[in-house]
Amino acid sequence: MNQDSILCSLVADNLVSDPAGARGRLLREAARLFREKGYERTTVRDLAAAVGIQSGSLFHHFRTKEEILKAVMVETIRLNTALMQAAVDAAGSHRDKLQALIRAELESINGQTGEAMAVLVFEWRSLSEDSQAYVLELRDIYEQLWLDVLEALRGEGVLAADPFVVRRMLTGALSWTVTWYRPDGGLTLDDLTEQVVAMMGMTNSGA
Amino acid sequence: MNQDSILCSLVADNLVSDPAGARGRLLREAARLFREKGYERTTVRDLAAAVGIQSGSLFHHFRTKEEILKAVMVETIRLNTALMQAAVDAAGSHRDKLQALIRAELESINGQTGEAMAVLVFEWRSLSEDSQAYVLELRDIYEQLWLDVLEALRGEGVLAADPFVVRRMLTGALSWTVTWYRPDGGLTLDDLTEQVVAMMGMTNSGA
DNA sequence: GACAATACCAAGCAAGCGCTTGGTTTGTAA
DNA sequence: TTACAAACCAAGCGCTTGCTTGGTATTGTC
Repeated sequence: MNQDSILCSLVADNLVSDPAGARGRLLREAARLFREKGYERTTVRDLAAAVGIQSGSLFHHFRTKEEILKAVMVETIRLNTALMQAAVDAAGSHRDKLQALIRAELESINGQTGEAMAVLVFEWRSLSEDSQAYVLELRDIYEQLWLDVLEALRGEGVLAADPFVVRRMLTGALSWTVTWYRPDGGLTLDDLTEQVVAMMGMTNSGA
Repeated sequence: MNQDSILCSLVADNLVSDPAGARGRLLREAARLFREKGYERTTVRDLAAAVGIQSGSLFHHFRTKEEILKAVMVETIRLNTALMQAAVDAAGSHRDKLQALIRAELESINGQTGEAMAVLVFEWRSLSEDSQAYVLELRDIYEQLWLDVLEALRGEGVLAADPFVVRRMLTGALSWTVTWYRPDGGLTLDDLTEQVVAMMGMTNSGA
């Protein structure tokens, strides 16, 4: 189950917009602009111009500007949950599962969906309370993947700290890479993954 | 050299506004509002109302709204650099210095200056390029404190990963606590500090 | 008590915002 | 060819925004 086929099946189930379609293209441009200038500073005129239509025409596809933000976040979290699940399933030991999760999250933050992931982190407050509650439900599924693996490692004695705290710390550490990591800086995502594992005192030699 | 005396000496040097004065009170309220609603969503009318004056009167103290944001960031980073420096100087071994830095940063993020620190992280893009450049200069001094300690630990063989990467990861992990840590949740800042140290495989027993 | 300088108010301007409206083009299928 | 819906345009409304302006209290100093 590779990344493309996961995306395809989500598109087929109508859980994620086809990136080639009008809606998908708009959401990608929206993610780019929201990331670049922030949600509030991005006007509906900016969004419309980015896909070559008039600002009023946006409201044929979305009822409000906030609905666009919500769609960006919801589709991103759906896609990434599926990718994470696949990464966990493909790995063997719990240690490998953790490494796979770290690698996958770094990929989602610094790869194709990076702009949307950054929006998820930095534009959270711009989402209405109702939308926040909905996205939080989706996030819980995603987070449980991590906690299961971390708790297993804790049980094995490989991990000294509390799984819940560790996950929160990793969330921050990995999200933050979006502000400084550049793929052309002589450090690959695999290198970075290894650095994180090393930082946790869980290098390949051990455990 | 305790926290209050550090603050006092900065106020005396005019590097930080007196928290009791008009300007200091405005900056504190600004930090609170920027953190709560975001910079863009906070209007000059909100800011003025928070300190009990008319919106136009704000512009007697600051030339633009952005200047308020800049002042919040600059004064915060100045204060925290001084606090960090004191924390490092007071600690003995390099391991203790790292723990002191972690403890101090957690304190600055989740304590009195927490709102301003969150603004520094989440409202960065709202700062003009010129202001960004200025704040970045201040940040470099601050960051060097960390790198010196991490490089020493690396030299001692206690730290397996690259100091630069580790600092970036710690920045993200510690900053992120602002989104989830609550002092009344049965976890003190000292507990949290220990968790971070434990997560890095550097518990007290070792090194 | 005179006199600046500082701090503030009341009112409002110009620009930009999200969104609406009424009407036109485009794609699709009988 | 006709019928109809989806996609889009051109125009602009009502409101909010950061900021300005001209004037009035308040404060400190000699």
